Amino acid sequence: MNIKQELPWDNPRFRNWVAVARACHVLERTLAVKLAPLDLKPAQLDVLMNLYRHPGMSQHDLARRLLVGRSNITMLLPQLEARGLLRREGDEKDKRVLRLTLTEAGTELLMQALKVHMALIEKAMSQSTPEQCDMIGEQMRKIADVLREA
Amino acid sequence: MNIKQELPWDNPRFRNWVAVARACHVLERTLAVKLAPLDLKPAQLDVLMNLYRHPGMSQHDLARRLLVGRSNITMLLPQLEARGLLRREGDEKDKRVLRLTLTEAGTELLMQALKVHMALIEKAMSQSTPEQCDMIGEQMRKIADVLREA
DNA sequence: TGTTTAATGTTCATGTTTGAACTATTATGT
DNA sequence: ACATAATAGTTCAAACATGAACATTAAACA
Repeated sequence: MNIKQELPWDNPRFRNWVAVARACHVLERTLAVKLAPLDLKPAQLDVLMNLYRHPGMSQHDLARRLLVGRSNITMLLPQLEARGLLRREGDEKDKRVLRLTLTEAGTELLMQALKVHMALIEKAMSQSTPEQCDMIGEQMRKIADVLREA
Repeated sequence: MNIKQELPWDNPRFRNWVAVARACHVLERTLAVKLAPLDLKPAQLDVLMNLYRHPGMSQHDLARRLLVGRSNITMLLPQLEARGLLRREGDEKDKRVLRLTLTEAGTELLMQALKVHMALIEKAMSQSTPEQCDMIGEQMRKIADVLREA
C-alpha cells in the first residue's frame, strides 16, 4: 500500500485545474443570484442561448449541446413553453422530432439575461489581457476536445 | 426595446468564458464516470480531499470551502461516515461544532481516487505548456477573488 | 415487402441540492 | 446576571438531475 505517492497538490496542473473548477463554481452561483430577478436559472438561460443561436434545434441536439441527458430537456422545456418563451413544433418529415424556436418574449427575456451574464463575465475577466483571455479560451476548447474522445 | 445590442457571442471574453464552463462541465462528467468503480462521486471526493488537507475542520468550514450550503454537508457526511471513511467528533470547547477527520480507510480510498483524478487532469491539460497552465491558474484565482466580493 | 435495428422523446423511480425553519450552544451588550 | 444576537448543525419539503425502461417513428437490410 504505497500511500506516499506524489501528492497532487504538489502538481501544478492539479492545483491550477482546481482553480479553474472553483472559478467556474463561483461564477455559476453568482449568476444564479443575479438572474433571480428575471425568474431564470442558469440552466434555463443556457437553453435560451442555444435556441437563439440555433433555431429549429431538436431536443436531442439541445441535450447534446448542453451536455445533459434527453430526459433533462423533457423536464426543463415545459416550464419555459408555459411561460411563452419558446415553441415546440413537430417536424414534418420526421414525426419523432420536435423543433424548438424562441418566441418574441423568449428573445426579449434572453436579451435581458444576457446583459446580466455579460456584465458578470466582464467583471470576472477584467483582470486578464485580451491575449491571456484568448489563450485561456483556446486551451479550454482543446481540453473539451480531448476529453470528449475519452 | 433595443434588441440589437451588441451580442455577447461577438465578445471574446464571453466566448472564452463559455469555453471554460464547457471544459469544466465535461471534465466533471468524465470524472464521475471514472470514479464510479470506487463508488465515489465527485462531491464526495471533494470532501475527502478537503479533510485530508485540513484535518479537524468543522462542517461549517467544509461547506464554505466547497461553496455549498451547510445542509448539503449534513446530508453528505453520514454516507461517508457509515462507510468508515471519516469520523465526526464533538469539539470539547464548543459543543456546537463537529470536528471532521479522515480514517485510514478514507485516506486509502482518497489516494486511489486521486490517481484517477490526477490522470484525468494530466490528460486534459497535457496540451498546455507549464507557463500557460500557471497563467490559467493565476487568472482563475483572480476571478474567484473578484467574484467572492461581488 | 417484412423484420430488425436505431433514434426521438416521455415517464418514472432514485438520488442530489437547496433554502427556510428549527434546536442547541455560545457571544454580545446592557 | 440577563436578555439579545449570532453560530453550528439538523430536518424537511421542494426543485432538480439522472438513467433505465418504454412508445412511437424511421432506417437498414434480408
